[in-house]
Amino acid sequence: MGANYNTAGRNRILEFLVENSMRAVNVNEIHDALQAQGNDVNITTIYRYLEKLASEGQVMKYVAQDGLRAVYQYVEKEHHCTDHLHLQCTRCGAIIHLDCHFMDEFSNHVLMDHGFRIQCKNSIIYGLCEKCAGK
Amino acid sequence: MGANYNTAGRNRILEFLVENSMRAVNVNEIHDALQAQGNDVNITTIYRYLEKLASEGQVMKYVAQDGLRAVYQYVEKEHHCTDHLHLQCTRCGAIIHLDCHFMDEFSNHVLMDHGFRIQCKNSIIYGLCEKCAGK
DNA sequence: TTGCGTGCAAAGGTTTTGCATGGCA
DNA sequence: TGCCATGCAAAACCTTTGCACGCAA
Repeated sequence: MGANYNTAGRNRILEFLVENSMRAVNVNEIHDALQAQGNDVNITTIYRYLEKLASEGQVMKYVAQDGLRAVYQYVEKEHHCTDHLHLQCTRCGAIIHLDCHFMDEFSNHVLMDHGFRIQCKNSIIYGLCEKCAGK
Repeated sequence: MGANYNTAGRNRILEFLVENSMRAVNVNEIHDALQAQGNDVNITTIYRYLEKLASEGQVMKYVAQDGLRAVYQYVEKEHHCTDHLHLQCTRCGAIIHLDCHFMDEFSNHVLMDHGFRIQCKNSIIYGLCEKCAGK
């Protein structure tokens, strides 16, 4: 995995991810936000750090619904995000962890009745969250 | 929606999609396959026709698991693919339609317990199909 | 000092667009 | 004939890579 140097840029990136941990953000959002703060961090650096965080399980990496780019979301490692599916609101980007009893039923049904072994990594179900559906 | 002219290129593309309707294919696969048949069709044409078919609901459009490109799958319009989720095998590309009674239970649970209204369009769950899991 | 992190520029790959030409109906 | 479809080239985007320099430990 390699060492993990503590640098100003990385701290800014991680800060932004943590502040926005309820939703998935893309690389440009991060880049623009840091730039607006006057803390410009090269976009290559952002890509590289996100890749590292993703490999360490500190962020989830998905494809945005438009299919045009990747989005990332900070997660506590203890969330065990590889054990449950995720729902993403197409309007506000919020991500909901489907980490409830129903997840087992779902996996089992799919395995038993369809012979399919679900892999939560990268899987994503789109829709509208409560707030956005009300609008 | 516009007219739908009948051309040699479109017929070849549609033929290929129908022949491979059990799995999702990408643009290059189509391009290469037609080229191998000696029926070269410009890749731009393939993109444009697929976009048209997708807008008409004749193909489903997803993002491949690698997140690097789009994949397309032919579907009968009567399949009502906007009403159920889809499972994709990360190994062979096979797509399984989750159009069973369980789909309602799942939607309901997600709506009731998580306040989330599922939208099947573009959603995809990855995993391994029966055949590939056995290997 | 050592090796990781960063910035810059360039390249890679997929997809889109503009424009002139070709072809179906 | 009129409009749609096609091919080509170029552009637009997102993302990755190579390389030299900077910096944390």
